[in-house]
Amino acid sequence: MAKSKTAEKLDASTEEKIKEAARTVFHKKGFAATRTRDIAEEAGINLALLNYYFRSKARLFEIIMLETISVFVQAMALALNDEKTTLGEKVERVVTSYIDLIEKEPDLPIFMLSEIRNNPDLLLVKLPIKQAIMGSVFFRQHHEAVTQGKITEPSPIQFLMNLIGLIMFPFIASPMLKRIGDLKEEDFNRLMQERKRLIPVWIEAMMKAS
Amino acid sequence: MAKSKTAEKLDASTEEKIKEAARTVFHKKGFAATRTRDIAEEAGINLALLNYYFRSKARLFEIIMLETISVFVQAMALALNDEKTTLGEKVERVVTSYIDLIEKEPDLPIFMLSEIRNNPDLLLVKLPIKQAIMGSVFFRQHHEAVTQGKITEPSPIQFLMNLIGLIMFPFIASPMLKRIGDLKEEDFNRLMQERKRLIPVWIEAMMKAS
DNA sequence: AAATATTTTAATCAAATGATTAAATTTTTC
DNA sequence: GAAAAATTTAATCATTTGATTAAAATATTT
Repeated sequence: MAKSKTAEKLDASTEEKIKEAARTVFHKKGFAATRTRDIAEEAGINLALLNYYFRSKARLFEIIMLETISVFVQAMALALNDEKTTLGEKVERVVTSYIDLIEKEPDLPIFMLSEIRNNPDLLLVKLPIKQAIMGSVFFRQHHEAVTQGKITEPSPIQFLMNLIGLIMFPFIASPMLKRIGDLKEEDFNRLMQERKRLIPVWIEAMMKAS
Repeated sequence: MAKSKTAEKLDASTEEKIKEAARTVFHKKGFAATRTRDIAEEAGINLALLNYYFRSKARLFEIIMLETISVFVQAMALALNDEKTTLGEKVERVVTSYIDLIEKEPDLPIFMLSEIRNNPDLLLVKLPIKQAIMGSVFFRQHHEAVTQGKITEPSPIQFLMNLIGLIMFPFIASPMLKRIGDLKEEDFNRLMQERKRLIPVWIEAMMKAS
């Protein structure tokens, strides 16, 4: 009732509690499979309160989604735009920070990619993702390395696909991989930790091979 | 009404038409976001008929899902169990056949991986996926190559993650990649076709690098 | 502490959706 | 070609689910 005039005065902890619960449930089940009642229960509040704070499931989802993508892009953009690091160091940083991030929140990659597929325009138009990556120091350095013959594969998009794919795919496919390889949670995590060291080595070898 | 006694006599084309429509809609939207009415409309039949043939949305889904996973595993298992091909040739075949398959049905990977995540037990227990891959000729050859020092990375699971990830990830992330790289559908497809040649080269370089 | 503003909830609504039923239509059998 | 079986449909039910409302509870102000 007092929302529109005084949004800034509302207890932030309740609003944050709902958002936190929404993040958890949305990330785990995706938009379509999520019930607003699940979020309310997870947050320990009544269903009506959720709509009081966020008007609708769709609006709450959009807020969570934009924050989630933002975290992802930010982590990438920061590493890729450091003037002080070399190309190889950038790869190492991206690999390490993403593997640590995703190990803490394993649902993140498949959540993001599924929901982006369902609604690419809504979610990607709003973020300056293209500029943040294609205009980065990283891509300038990549281009220089190609010019100097240090890298034989000239497409930066191929580079990006390989880097992100090698990082994220195992997490996306983890239920299947655990089954195939008969891996416990800890076995799987050990493999992911090993990949922090391996992926930079692999990437370097790949980019000189084609 | 006459279903249970004479299932084998039902017109296969109608049943198949419904399954075909279900495949299309489920693959595109996933289980939770799919409405049985969407499937009926796609198939050009009435909603009740869908339940007459398949009893429920869940049962229809399970049939589609098992077939879909089966296609995937089969394609992999066939290539990996050929006694006549070398390790490198197997990689080439897997890469080529999967890229062609997925280019025809781009929703396949993310559909499979999302739904497996939602219900790993139901879907993976029923298929002898572990045995089909871990007991394959491919893995014997991989082990031999490691023993002979031709491959320095000893874990076949890391090998598998890299191979499948390099193939499937770009399709999973395609909406985002198209946006980042400013790629039209045809640009993207061209990159995927290039990867038929590139991935085997990359894989070889990687496996000798670590 | 009374008055006012803010926060929270229980109860309810309306639309969407999975499923059923009984009757109509078409096909097959004899 | 009449009877029986199989197929298809329109209409309807029951549950789920997103959203609203009006009132109760709590906090804040004066």
